[in-house]
Amino acid sequence: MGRHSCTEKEKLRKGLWSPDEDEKLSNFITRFGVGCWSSVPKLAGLQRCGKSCRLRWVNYLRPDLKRGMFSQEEEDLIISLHEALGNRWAQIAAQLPGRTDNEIKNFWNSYLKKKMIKQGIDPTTHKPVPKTGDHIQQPNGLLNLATSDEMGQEFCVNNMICGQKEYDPPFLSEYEDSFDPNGHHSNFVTEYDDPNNQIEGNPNSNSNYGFKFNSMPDLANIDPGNFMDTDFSDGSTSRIFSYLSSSNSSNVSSHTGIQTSNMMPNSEQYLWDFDKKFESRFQFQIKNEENSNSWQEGPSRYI
DNA sequence: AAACGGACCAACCGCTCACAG
DNA sequence: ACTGTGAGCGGTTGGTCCGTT
Repeated sequence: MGRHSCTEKEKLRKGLWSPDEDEKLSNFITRFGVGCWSSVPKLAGLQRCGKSCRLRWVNYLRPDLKRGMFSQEEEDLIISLHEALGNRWAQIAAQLPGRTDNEIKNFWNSYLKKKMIKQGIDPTTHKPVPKTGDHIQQPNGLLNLATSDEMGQEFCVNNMICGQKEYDPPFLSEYEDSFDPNGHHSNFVTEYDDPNNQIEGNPNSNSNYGFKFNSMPDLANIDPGNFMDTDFSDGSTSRIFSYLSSSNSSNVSSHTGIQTSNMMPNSEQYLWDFDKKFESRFQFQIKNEENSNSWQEGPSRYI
């Protein structure tokens, strides 16, 4: 597509890296540091393209990589971050020291996604799979309810059959309104595109655009005791708020692409307010019931 | 023991963005 | 303002491993 693959230029190696190649690359980077990747293969004596070298270093050779199984804390954090950020693996990885975006992406696709589906949670929206009687937001913004006729019908997320529709009370509309068009919740993250908001201490950040958490602790600052006490198992939509309440928030992020800030002067107070609001609104009013009899496949958002 | 299928993960591909010329 | 290039990101692929038949 106009752009040639880097292996087309010359006869370059592809596929798995040999220990010898690893050693050459590792020695070179250790000695000279990370610079211009396109010149690394030549200087390091490798028959690879720069892109391939960069990937190998970032995902495998970097000395600060953690490796091994993901801990429960990491697993919970990934779920929370994914809920807020979506498939922004690099930004998620930035909050998990020693983990790479590729590793997290693979972990998500091979394990976490399936686990959530099994628990009846839509891995895209992080909400319970809709059941008959739920509000189902159509692309045109109208809300529909699954009807009794539709009970038992298969429910699909991303063309995957995830379950069957059945009745369950809908969520509150106000909460739903807080989602941006990307499906991110504005109570969790704030999008910015502001020159004054450039991430401090992140030399790799050449963009002023991104997300910052309204309050989000770094994994390194988590008190494991508190964290473990936090129950995320119900797929609660206020998971992040539970998380916030259980640890001291910090500004964090020396190594990340995500800036966190204490925009909320008192996270716990905010949490309490939010939960109260959420709770009181959870006794809903069903709106737009006359649109209750259509079911559409495709990218619906469920509340 | 061999064949098969699913899970996992390393690596590739194509795209976007930033920046220098 | 435009163009070319490199870096980085996310989606996808394909090889390997392992359990099951």
